[in-house]
Amino acid sequence: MKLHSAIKHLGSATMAGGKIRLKDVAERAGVAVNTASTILNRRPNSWASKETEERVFLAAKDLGYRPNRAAVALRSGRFNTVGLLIADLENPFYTHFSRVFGNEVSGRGYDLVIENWQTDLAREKKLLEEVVHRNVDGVVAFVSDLEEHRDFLEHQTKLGFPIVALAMPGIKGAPVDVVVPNFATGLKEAADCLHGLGHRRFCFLAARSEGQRVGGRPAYFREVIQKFGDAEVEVVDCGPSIEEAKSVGRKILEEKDRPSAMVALNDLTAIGVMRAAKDLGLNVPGDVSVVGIDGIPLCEQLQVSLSSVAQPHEAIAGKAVDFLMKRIEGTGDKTPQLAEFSTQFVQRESVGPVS
Amino acid sequence: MKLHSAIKHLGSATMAGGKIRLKDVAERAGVAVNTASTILNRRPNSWASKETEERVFLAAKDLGYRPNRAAVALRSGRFNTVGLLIADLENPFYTHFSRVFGNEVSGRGYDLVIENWQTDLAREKKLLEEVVHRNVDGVVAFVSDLEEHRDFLEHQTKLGFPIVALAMPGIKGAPVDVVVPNFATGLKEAADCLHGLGHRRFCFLAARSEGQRVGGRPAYFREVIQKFGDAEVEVVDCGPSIEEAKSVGRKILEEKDRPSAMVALNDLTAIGVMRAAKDLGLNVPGDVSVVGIDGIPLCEQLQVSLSSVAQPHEAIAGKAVDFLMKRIEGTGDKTPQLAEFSTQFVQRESVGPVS
DNA sequence: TCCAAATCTACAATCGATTGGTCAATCCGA
DNA sequence: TCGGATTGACCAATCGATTGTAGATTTGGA
Repeated sequence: MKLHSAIKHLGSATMAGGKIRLKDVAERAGVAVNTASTILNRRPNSWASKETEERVFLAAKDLGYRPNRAAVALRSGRFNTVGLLIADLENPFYTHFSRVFGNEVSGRGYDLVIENWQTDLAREKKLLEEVVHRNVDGVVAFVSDLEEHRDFLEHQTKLGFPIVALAMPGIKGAPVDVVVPNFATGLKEAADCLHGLGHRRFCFLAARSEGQRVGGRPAYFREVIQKFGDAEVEVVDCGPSIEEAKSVGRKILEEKDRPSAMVALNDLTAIGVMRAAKDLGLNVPGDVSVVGIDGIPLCEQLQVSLSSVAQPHEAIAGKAVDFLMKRIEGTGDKTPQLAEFSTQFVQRESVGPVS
Repeated sequence: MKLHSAIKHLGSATMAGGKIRLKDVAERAGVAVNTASTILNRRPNSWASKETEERVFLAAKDLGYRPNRAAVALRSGRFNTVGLLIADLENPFYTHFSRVFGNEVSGRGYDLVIENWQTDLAREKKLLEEVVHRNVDGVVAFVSDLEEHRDFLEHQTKLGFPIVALAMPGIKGAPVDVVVPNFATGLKEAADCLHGLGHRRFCFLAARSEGQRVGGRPAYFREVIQKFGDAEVEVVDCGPSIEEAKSVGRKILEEKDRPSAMVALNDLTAIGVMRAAKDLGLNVPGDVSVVGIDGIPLCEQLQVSLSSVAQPHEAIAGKAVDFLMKRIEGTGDKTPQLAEFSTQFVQRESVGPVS
């Protein structure tokens, strides 16, 4: 059965699916595939004559040629894509961060894959271990507890896979580059402000349990408050959702001797607390002052604008991209780096003097 | 120079980078690569003996083997990834949608790439045309104006690339599957409610200009209001950001004979309007009622909870995934399908009787 | 003893782009 | 007209997984 010639002919025709291969471009331009490849990729010793170049570019444009990314990835070992693992796609802090981050990476010619673990610890671990096997060259990941993932991160580092962790303060000897916000500065400012306004009884709403990227926020706040000598803070367990914050906040505010100021784990939960106050007929800040953490853009647009300990989103995102790109390009420092950014308290309507 | 043997030897050693290839697994298990491949992929005629299977699985596990996704993609022509193109990563409507959508696709074994055009028309067109060349098997895209992209969508359909559009009502003869929300139902309910509460002077905040997925919302609302015979609505141009809504809203509310009810293009801009009212010392809903569109989860958590014409997020996302998967798997209908979902008005605190 | 399942191995092609090496054609100047 | 550039074609290998075909080895049963 000598069907070879027939088969060959079919094989060399433009594919049915309409997918344009480099070969097709080369054929149309009347050059060899190597030539086409060399020209389209503008390789250094591009000896090709102007005329040939034009023919190739024209052919590529006419056919609407796009290199097959799977083939390029296989050959080059690069996907030109990075992964971003965030905690919660519905928390404006993370989405705002993602946006800034996305602009950064696309400016460097990379695509972005976003994955979120929906504030679910089990998912976090699973996703972190999966996302490195996606079509990505590197990963930036928010992690709730770096120690939890130390083994995995170490392993990836050994394999040479670039990972940057966005973690909470108090890390040492991390196996990967780490970027952390320093809440000490912002929380100190917040405490000073509130104390100055006469507040003495505080409540900090945060989970002692894991999974929320709490990272010493309550502990540090308590420390600062206790230094005043005349004030006290109660740390209350609370989940990460607005709903939980609302119901837990309500319980606390219903008490006879309720605190005069509430600090929430993040801005989203602070919104829940404000809503709880409203439901009880309490005024913010007249009856209770509320402070959030993160500094999401929404803060100042709320009916009662929310005071917040703001993280420098842009700086953190920028540094994370920087670290990651250095790793991907192999120009990173030998030892893992640590970058810390201070936070800043922004006072808005939700904070006022004790009545 | 007979270096072949030496080179061969180096070549067959486990790679320096630590990347595990199928070959490595096969070697460790003492089987041929075909056998390993067949077993790991659980192919139908998997004649392999239990014992061999175990050896292969064990070897794969020991080495931490993961198939090279570029190679699999090249060979199979599949990335096992879909793209989602949204308008704004910072609008809770889109992120909530993304989350639901993401859960759907990952349930079907696909990864998700999210891209957003940041309510920027030029970016929208560019991204839509780029995203199909990413590492994806198909794309679901929010489009502000389907006509704008008709040529491109038609072309992709011809090429057999699966695209599903999430558009605004009033489409006919679209070249791709389309899912649309029907705002007629929800807006009618909203209008009835407001009219019943005594409102006669309305303002609809929306851009006549493009880029905002307005899709006849103001026109339909005006139509409904005018049917009452005793009411009127002014449609005012306004950009998509909270800030713009706040400043435009402020101008309108400052007027002597301000409208008693404001309907905003979406929930986010409605929040801006409420803030504008607050800044002017006006009460919501005492002095002015406010209605948003989309039905984001945040609505009910605001200090003054926001009434909204809610889209059925889950249903829309589910249908979009459904359409896309059918196209990817080639089981889709020959002709493009259209799915429409009705919306529903949800009354909350931001709406009250005319004072 | 011999055939036939059962269980694999070996070899090769394929996906599409990249890249190095070799070789052919053309043109210019001497 | 010959020699060296210039320009680019052609062949082959590579990335890693998948898949088809052909053959090899064992085992059991008749």
